[in-house]
Amino acid sequence: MICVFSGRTQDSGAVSTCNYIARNLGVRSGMPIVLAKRILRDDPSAVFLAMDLEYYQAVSERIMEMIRPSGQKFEQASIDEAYIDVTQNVGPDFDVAEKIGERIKAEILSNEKMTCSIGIAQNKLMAKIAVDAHKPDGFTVIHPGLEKSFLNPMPVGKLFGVGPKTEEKLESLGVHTIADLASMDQDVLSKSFGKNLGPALLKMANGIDESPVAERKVEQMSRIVTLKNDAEDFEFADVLGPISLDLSRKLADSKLICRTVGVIAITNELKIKTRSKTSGSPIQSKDEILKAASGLFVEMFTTQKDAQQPFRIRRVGIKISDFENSQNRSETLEGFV
DNA sequence: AATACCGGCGAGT
DNA sequence: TCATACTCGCCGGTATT
Repeated sequence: MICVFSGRTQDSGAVSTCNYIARNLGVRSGMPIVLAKRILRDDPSAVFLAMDLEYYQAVSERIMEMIRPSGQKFEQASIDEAYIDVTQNVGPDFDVAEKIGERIKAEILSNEKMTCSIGIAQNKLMAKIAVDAHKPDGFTVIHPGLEKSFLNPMPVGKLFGVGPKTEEKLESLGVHTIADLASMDQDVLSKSFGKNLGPALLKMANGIDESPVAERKVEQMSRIVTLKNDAEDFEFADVLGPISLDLSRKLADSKLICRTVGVIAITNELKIKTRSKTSGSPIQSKDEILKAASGLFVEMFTTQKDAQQPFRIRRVGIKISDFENSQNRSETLEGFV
């Protein structure tokens, strides 16, 4: 089990992820560590390790750089997932794509001693469906023309972006399988899920995804911590100082400035509260971030008092966004001086 | 009427 | 005393122009 220990008590915190042996015994991501330990109390082989995000990030970067040249376009989708567009290497069949996939698996195994799962299909949506079909160490190909027969019997929750809430809403409309969804009326879906998501659901159910494989820019950075105890207030400098410093360093490392600072509070009832503010001038330093965040928390507390719904805070965080290249900025400024 | 901003929510690793 | 740390994206409301 890979755990995030929140530091409140010995075992407070959550399981971030776990291996397939533990999953088969009922351990899940997000589960309280205490619960996982209860499930595995008679299992001497169970190991609980603290998450080391920086280490995973470093391994991830090595692997991403290694596999990036495997196709024409590359898109890192998360710390452990990427899409590679190999359209130009591939004829009507996927023989060549399969060769590329096998080579990627072999490279990762020999260089990092890790297995991975590969999914090959006509678009990103179907590639994701494919890769999810066989894990771990899987290799799944959905040949052109077979998309719908692959999708049809699956529960709608298998679609990327359809989580518990959306699934529940679909169930209430009598939609269980992806085939059910594909036969729905677009207007009905639009009414329930909005102008964008409604039609998008229908397209997904039919295996249609036109989105290109494209590099992603970092759009936000955030840091969040758990307070030692739930409280109505907290020491800004003590709690926000270190995470402000962290964020300012990350900004500097990527040669960025930001224009928007936001704060996040998670209450004792696990409700999420946010405040954010976009500044006219660039924000870069630890002190600028800390000052902006402190102001936002003050505002959150005062508006909350007026609402006479007192809450206590469990976790607090800072989020920065609206990035610009700091290099370009200083050059532009010099031009004015 | 379009656009920008804001807070909440949902989803994913 | 059960409930992490991140990231991305959409929705609807309101402010701004």
